[in-house]
Amino acid sequence: MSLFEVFSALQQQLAGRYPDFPADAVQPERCPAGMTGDLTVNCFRFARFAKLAPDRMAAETAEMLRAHPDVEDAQVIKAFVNVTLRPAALLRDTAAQLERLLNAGLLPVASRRKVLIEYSAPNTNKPQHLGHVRNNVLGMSLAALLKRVGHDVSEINLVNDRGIHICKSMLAYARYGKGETPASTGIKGDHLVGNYYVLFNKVLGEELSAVRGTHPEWADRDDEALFEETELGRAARQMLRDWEAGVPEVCALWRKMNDWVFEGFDQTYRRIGIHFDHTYLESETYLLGKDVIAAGLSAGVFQKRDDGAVTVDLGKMGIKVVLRSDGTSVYMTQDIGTTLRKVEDYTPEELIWVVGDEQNLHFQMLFAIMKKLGYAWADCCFHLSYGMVNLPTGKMKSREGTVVDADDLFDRMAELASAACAERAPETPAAELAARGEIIGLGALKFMLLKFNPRTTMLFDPEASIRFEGDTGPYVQYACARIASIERKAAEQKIDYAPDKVDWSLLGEATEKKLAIEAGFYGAVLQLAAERRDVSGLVEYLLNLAKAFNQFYRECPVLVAPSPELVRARLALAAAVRRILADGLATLTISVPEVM
RNA sequence: GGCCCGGUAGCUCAGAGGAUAGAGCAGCUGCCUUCUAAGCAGUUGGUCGUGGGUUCGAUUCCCGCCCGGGCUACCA
Repeated sequence: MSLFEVFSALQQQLAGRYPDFPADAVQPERCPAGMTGDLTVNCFRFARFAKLAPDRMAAETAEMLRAHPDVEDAQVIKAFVNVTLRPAALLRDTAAQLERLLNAGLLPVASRRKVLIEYSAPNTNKPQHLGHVRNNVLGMSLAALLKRVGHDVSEINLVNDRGIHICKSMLAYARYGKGETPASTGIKGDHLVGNYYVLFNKVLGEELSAVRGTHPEWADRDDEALFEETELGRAARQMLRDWEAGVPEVCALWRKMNDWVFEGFDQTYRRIGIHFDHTYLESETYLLGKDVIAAGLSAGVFQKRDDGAVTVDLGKMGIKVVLRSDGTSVYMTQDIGTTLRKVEDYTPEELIWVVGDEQNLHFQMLFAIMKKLGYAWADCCFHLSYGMVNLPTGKMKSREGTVVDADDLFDRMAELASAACAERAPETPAAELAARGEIIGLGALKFMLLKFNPRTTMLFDPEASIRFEGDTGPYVQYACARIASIERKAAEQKIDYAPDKVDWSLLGEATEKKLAIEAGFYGAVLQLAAERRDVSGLVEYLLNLAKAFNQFYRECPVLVAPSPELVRARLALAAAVRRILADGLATLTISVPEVM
């Protein structure tokens, strides 16, 4: 059902005339720049349902449209019908009914679902970097979008807090830490632990070189293969065994260092605006899944191999081991177990995992296994797969220290933004500058990360990416701030521009109509983005709406418009646009400063 | 080798069976005594990797090839 009365009417007429005409065939689009018209109907798309040649369909459609009182003109070009609406009708169906427009994004109650989304999933051996930030921002914005269209969404984190990589930083700290703490050094906990992870790898590198020197015959073996040939590697492996055996000193060290990291993560999450409904710890879930394997084995879903390993035949994807020959679990076992735990805890109708694309196959396999095990929700699992973030210098590698640290990046963005604010408004108090810098800087970063299609391997060029002009978050925030400023002045002048006090038919300028039309697409954009589980369409839309506003702002003075009636009408239009822009940004988890 | 993803303007990226392929940045030209110039307007720049096929119509769909990335563990 179109927002526009004309097109709903057209849909009904066509459906009445042609029995096979689909319910949502009429989809008005924006009329391309340079063409005369406000909206356009592409008759190529539905001519076949009426069994008409496209040009005949267009002629008939145009005729119907011309007969409607809302239509000023309808021109046929090929099989497109370009429709010019009377301003009163155009505005009546869009900006004049702001609440309806904002609610157009909501799904019918029957299609709202209980959704569980898992993202972030950091390791507790190092601080988060830009790659994690992309994950976090994708996860939190998708959660916000799904909530925005009416779903019941729970956000969860699954922290990888155990394993050999955790023991690496623990071991380095135990040997070289001299008892230092975040408090004694003033270093944020996750960074302090991360420093020891880097130190471990440095020392390990030296030992590996030494081993290679004394054993030339191992030259072709990689670091992984030589890990246990080093003293440090063996010690780390022993530490993992001790941890699993519950050796008190090891467990105490593990607990202490994890607490430091969690404190650091909390700060980072708070700053970016994430709140998880629950955080699962791998140390508490890694043994899950084994019982399911046993059940699946007796049900014939899994097979026991001669060597004792349990496998599952996934056809084209191959044979996957789900239990080692020694009876211990692999990653897949754990993921099966934690998935079942999540379903038990939340009874979701849909499950989403935000995880990098290197795990595409893993998730295809996981979902296939769930389906084989007969779970009804197995068809409602979705892996939101995203590409890596590369730097101009190449890939980011934690071990080699070539990462863009999340906290540093936030600082840098906020500093640059507040410096830009200070330049524009030097009188502003420092605290206010800092607050604005935080909103604008973080907004710019989030917006930049969300502008890309998740699957693309994106390039982060610090010089080029840290910008506040052009296709950026601040561009959209700036449009909001401009409108807010106009609204403040209107309030001072006590101008009443409540929608019912406004003569909307006065808004007939090209930029006014274009702005109202763009605003009218908001609900459809939200729904499409939610359906695709991809917010990048919303990002694109907000840029277009902000751009349409800036053009309007240039060409149509609001407060100094020729007549008081026009002032009110333009004010009401601008105010409606600000609500939409702010709503859209909020759906991307980006806030808006009052002043820029 | 097999599977998956990508190759669109100098750069970073949109688009998608339909009307002349878009945006931002970079380059060049204009616009602040006018509601905030983080802005607006104009302009330069493209055989949409390549060869076939399907179609009234392909950059978009299908097949082959080339290039880049990922995955292909009893790692997580």
